[in-house]
Amino acid sequence: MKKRVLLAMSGGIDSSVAGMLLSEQGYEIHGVTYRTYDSVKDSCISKETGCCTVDSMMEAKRLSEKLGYKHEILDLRDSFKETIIKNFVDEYLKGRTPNPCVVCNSDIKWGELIERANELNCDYIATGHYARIINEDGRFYLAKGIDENKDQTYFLYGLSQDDLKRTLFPLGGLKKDKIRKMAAERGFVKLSEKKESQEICFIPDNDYRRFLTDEVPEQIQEIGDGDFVLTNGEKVGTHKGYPFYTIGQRKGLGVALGYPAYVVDIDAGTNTVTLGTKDDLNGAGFVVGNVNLMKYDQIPAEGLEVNIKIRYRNQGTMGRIYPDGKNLKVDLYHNASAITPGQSAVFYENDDVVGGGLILSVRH
RNA sequence: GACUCAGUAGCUCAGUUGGUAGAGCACAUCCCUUUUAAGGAUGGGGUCCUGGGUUCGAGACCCAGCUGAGUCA
Repeated sequence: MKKRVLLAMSGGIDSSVAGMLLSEQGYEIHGVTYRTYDSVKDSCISKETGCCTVDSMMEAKRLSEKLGYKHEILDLRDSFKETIIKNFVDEYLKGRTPNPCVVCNSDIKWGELIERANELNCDYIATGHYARIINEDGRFYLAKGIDENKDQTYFLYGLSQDDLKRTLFPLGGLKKDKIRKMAAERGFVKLSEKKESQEICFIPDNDYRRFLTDEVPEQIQEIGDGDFVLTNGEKVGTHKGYPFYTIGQRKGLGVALGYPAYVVDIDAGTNTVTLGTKDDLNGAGFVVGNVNLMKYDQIPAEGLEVNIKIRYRNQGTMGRIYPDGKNLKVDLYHNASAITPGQSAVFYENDDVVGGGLILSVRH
């Protein structure tokens, strides 16, 4: 009997090709597309949009019909709003910089997918992510996708053993240009030429500042303007409220100091944003919370040498991680620039994901 | 009140012995990118404080005024 797979489809090229591959490998496919958020702006945006918009839902449905899959739309709007959007807004109001995609994957998507898979008697769930799953002595962990450039393990480090056990990533061993070629060969020329999606799915205009203003206008109003200061405390300008800034930001400050100025600190308590030079952004270490371990079930007390990515599409820096209660303490061998509370740090041994967590505090 | 210095792009300033202006930062657009950033490329911008004068020609020289900073009474 054919194995059944619940495939998360975005309507984009990656998840579509993933489906074609699985189908060719003999799986029976049931397509599903999430509905996470209805943005008023969806209908008037013609460019390629995010992973969960109305346009892409229709696209996914159309593709499923063409490929002969069953397809359904999974309405996650409520839980998405209650967890992801709430967390997103709260984090900014705390002066931190959230990464909703990370939280969404581990807290929403996989949970809902597996639940639905159970209901539909699917053996696996699958997505078009560029990542590989390795099973070693009964323990599952992620490894970077073969296409180093497209690797998406950074967004997936929060997946649990149970999640990984049930997941297939058909694209993990392939490169993007190959994926495009495969789509074209199978007659999906238009699909093969699609642009990458990029923005947060609930912010199609890619302007999180506008989103915050729309979402919690009274709080933004109450926070109001604040001071831009230098590291020595000198006031050099006025900003529009600390939630509109993030560590490492340079553009949009509107402050001319004669040298490039970056946001080096955000103080939600006093509504103060500190500016400094690129050097001022250097950090020597940090602590992460909300830790999820993958390759090992614990980190030895004497520490573990890993490659550390403090943001997506960053080659990472070498360092050591140590257990610190429920958290992990991270010592970098070389300074990293703009370590940002709220962002995720992911730890690697070569291509293998050791684990990751949310950056809580930074040590300069 | 007298004297000195300053007044050039949004900001800080450079403009050689007079030939219709530049740099850094800022800003905009694009590229990159399933977070936020960073980074790369391109680009928009100036009554050269005002009014006279000298000159073929003045941001630059002369005179007057306005504004700002400072020094001396």
